[in-house]
Order: sequence, then structure tokens, then C-alpha cells
Amino acid sequence: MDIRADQALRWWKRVCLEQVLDDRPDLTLRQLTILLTIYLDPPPHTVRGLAARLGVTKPVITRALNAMGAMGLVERRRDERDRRNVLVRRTVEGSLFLEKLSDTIVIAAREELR
Amino acid sequence: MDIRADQALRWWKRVCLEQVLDDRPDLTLRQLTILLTIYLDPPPHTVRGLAARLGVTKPVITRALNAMGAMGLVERRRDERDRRNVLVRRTVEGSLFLEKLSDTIVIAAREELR
DNA sequence: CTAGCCTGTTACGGATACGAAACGAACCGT
DNA sequence: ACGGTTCGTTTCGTATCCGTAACAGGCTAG
Repeated sequence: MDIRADQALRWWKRVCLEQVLDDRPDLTLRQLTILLTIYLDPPPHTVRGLAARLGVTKPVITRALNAMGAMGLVERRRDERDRRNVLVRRTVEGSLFLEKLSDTIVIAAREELR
Repeated sequence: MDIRADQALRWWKRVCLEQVLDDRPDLTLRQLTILLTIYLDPPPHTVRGLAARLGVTKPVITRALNAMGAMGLVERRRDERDRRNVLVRRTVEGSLFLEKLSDTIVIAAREELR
């Protein structure tokens, strides 16, 4: 799988542009990265773990979970085995959101990387 | 060029993650989209034109140009033929930034889309 | 020359983000 | 049971972003 630099940028730009044009309030780069980590990396996901993986402070994660939780994209649940932990879980709505995103990516790839 | 949905998401996540991990303050999704438009679409680029293309208001463009101008990623110059216009121009530093981005994308593709 | 339009910028109030530090709650070792 | 540690959250002050609306300056038609 080899791609030319200019193809890569056009592809990336195209996906970004569709996100910007969308009416939905844009997710922050950090928020989106958190969301993708939750959905692509194997659970369980804790605040601390996410913070470490992204190289950001814990409040960043808390705030992002607040925001995305309000949009229904993720869910928080106490870890019953260690009640200090908060486990972050996927939701149907979050899956749909990422499904739409991947559609955008795939289509952009098909048209920009031909 | 056909990609599976999960490959697409992993690819995208990887590039996002590298942006987040980077020490440099993250560009907003909008800022990045503006930058890519300036570098990929044929000039001239005006504030009004960029605003229309991205479906945002003019102050958004002005502010983004302020921020990216301070980082040296773009340059503003008066249009001498119609001094109302501001022409946005590329810089060496901006080219280097995008070159690094495209490297990230290409490498991520090579490893995620194998 | 001047009234009106077009440009980009600035002002404003509100929303949101940030990191550092303090905080309460839960766990653990002793 | 109690001091220390580890969680996630909250608070604080600061910085940034947003859209609306007002703005100053350049252009142009009459």
C-alpha cells in the first residue's frame, strides 16, 4: 500500500472538510482520538489509561467524556471490582458516528487515491 | 483503492494520535482544513473565498489566519490590484508542516493498510 | 464627489478548552 | 483502623473559540 504525498494530503483534507461542513458541532481532535481509542483498542478503558495513551492530563479526558457523553457517543460506568475506576463503554450512537466517519474516509480514499 | 471500514478507522486514528502526541499545540480541525485548502487549492485565496468554501463565517478565517500566521504557517499580503482584498500565501514553514503530516499519513497507511 | 457596496477586521458576550492544584472517595498495607 | 496511595472529578485562573454585529478603509457608479 503506497501512496503519494499529495494524494495523502488531498485525502486528509477531504475528510476534514466534510467534518467542518457538517452541521454537527465538530469534535476536537483530542475528543475524536479518545473516541477512536475507545472503539478500536481492547477494553477496559479508564480515565487514567486514556490520559496516558494520549499524553494528556486526566481533566482533559474527564471533560471530553462529559462532552461526548452528553452527545451519547460514550457511556461511563463504575468499575464494581475497584470502585475508584471509571470504565468507559461504547454506545450504539457512538458506533453509528464512527461508521459514518469510516464511510467518509473510505469514499474519500476511493476518489482521491485512485 | 478499496479499504475496509476498520482499516480506515485505524488509519485515521493513528494519524490523529500522532497529532495529539506531538508537542506542538494542536491545530483546530478548522484551522487544519484552512491550511490544507490554501496549500492544495489553486490561488489566490481570500478571506471571503475561504469562508465560503468551508461554510464558516469570515471572523473564523481571520482568527485562524492570526493563529497560523503567528506560527509562521501562512502569510497575509494585501492585494495591490484591489486593496480591499487580503491574499493568503504559503510559507516554507507551512510546507514543511504539511510535508510532515503527509509523511505521517503515508506511513500510517503503509502499516495499517497492509 | 459622494453614496453605497464590498473587503477584512475588531468588539462583544457567551461558551469551551487548557494545565495545575486541590479534593473526596476507594483501596491497601500494616 | 488508619496513613498513604490511587482513582476520577472539581476548581481556579487563563486562553481560545464561536457567531453576531459594528466597524474602517477601498472601490465604483452616477
